[in-house]
Amino acid sequence: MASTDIIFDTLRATPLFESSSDALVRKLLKDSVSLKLARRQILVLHDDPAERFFLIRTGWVKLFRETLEGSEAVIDILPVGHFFGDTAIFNDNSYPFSAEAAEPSEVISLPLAPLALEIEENPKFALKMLSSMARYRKQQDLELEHRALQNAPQRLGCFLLRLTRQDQSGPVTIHLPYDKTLVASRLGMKPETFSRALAKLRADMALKVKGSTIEIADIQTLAAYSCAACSTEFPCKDIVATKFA
Amino acid sequence: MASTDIIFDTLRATPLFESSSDALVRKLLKDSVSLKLARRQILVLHDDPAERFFLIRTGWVKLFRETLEGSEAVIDILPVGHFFGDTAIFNDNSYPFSAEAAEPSEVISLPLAPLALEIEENPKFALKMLSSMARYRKQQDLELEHRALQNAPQRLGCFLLRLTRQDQSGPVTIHLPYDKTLVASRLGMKPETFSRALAKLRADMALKVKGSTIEIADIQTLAAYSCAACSTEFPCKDIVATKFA
DNA sequence: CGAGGGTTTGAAGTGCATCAAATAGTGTGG
DNA sequence: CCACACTATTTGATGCACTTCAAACCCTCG
Repeated sequence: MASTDIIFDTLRATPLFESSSDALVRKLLKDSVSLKLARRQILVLHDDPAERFFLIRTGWVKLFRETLEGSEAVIDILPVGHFFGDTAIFNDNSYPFSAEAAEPSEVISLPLAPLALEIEENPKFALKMLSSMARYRKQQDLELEHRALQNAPQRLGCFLLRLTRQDQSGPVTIHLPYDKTLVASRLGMKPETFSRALAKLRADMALKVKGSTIEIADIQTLAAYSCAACSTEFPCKDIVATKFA
Repeated sequence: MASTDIIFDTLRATPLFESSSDALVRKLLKDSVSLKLARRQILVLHDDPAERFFLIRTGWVKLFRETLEGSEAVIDILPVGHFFGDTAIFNDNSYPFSAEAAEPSEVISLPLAPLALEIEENPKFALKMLSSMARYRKQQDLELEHRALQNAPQRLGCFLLRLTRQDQSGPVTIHLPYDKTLVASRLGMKPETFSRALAKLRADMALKVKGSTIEIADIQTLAAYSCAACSTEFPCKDIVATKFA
């Protein structure tokens, strides 16, 4: 079946599974389902019993938690190629967050059970899992730091920088990967604050903004401003999940 | 040697090593050093090359990062029985934070290299490592949520609650585990804010405060106040690292 | 007893949130 | 291709929470 082939290739192309046993990939595949999600469609709920995990094929998925009173904290917004829900294995088989499609998306739903087996039996796989977990941990530590030490415009600047190839200097043009309201929530601020932060960068850092297209006059200048309140020195790419990992 | 015996027992009593190979414990032991740290003594520096990891035997160790400008973000304050520095394995062998003794402490310094080996060779051990990592991840997610959704008095209330056995109701007396300034930084607030937050809880929640001894009139009342802005329902013990884990 | 750090208190400032309203954009049916 | 409806984004005015700065207090320990 064509769709199965695609899933197979997608899995195999993923670092996590590139060195895992064929048996595992086959088992996952046999019980895989591809799901189309409408924008805002909810996929899993915080604390729900978890039997499946997910791989994003197209679109973006927002992970979040919310209180009884309705305020929500965005944990992460994941791009194509990323997994989520896999950590439920270590969480009494329940999801540690809710997940919804940030825009029309396609995800592959995979059974959790074979994962647990593979971890116990294939040290290489466990190691992969460990390093992906460690990468995530590092990222969260950084996020916590950003929230503590950077103000809104700096956080935004930092976010923009991570959308660029940070090795170049001159002017660079980027596109926001999803809408501004969502970027705002990803950065832990209100849309209004986001808008004002962007306005400030436009004024002070010579940014040109047109819709969701942004031209940064000089990366180094922006970095000097944003990274002043960060413990990591500037070229800090790869730390954050924006591309296929 | 007596000291070696103590270290051996300490290691073996630790969940992480209870099921690891004797070979590993022996290797770790052979190259172990016990260190006494004065209050504020720095043990490792962020980004330093890492060849060792540490187990806390007495005292408290503060993990933090700081910017060039001198502001610092406290990542965690670890109690007796906790490890740190082990994740350097997954971080190009460099520490992802700085660490200093929050008060006079004793730590055991252990070589990192045998750990890496054991992870590859002992699936059980890798699994332990994974679940400890997952626990940490969950904790960090919660921390991020707290910072986003709870105000200062609520965060403090939540912190106090986690120092109690949350199953009881009546009045409970607790002691702050380290000084107020440090608790403040752990909760991401200034000492002044901490002081005012405590004053507010004293007034609104019928807390009695005498130095670092605090009597909570009623746990449920405090929980209703603090946990309103949290996605986790009340008895939320075990989530946070305050006791031996 | 006196020095020094930890803690509290007061006064003032800052940054972000909130509320409200205007404006820009997007997709739809006609 | 246009007008409408709906949503996203911006802008202004105001409020609140936490920080900052300054000073007093207090507690411990030599």
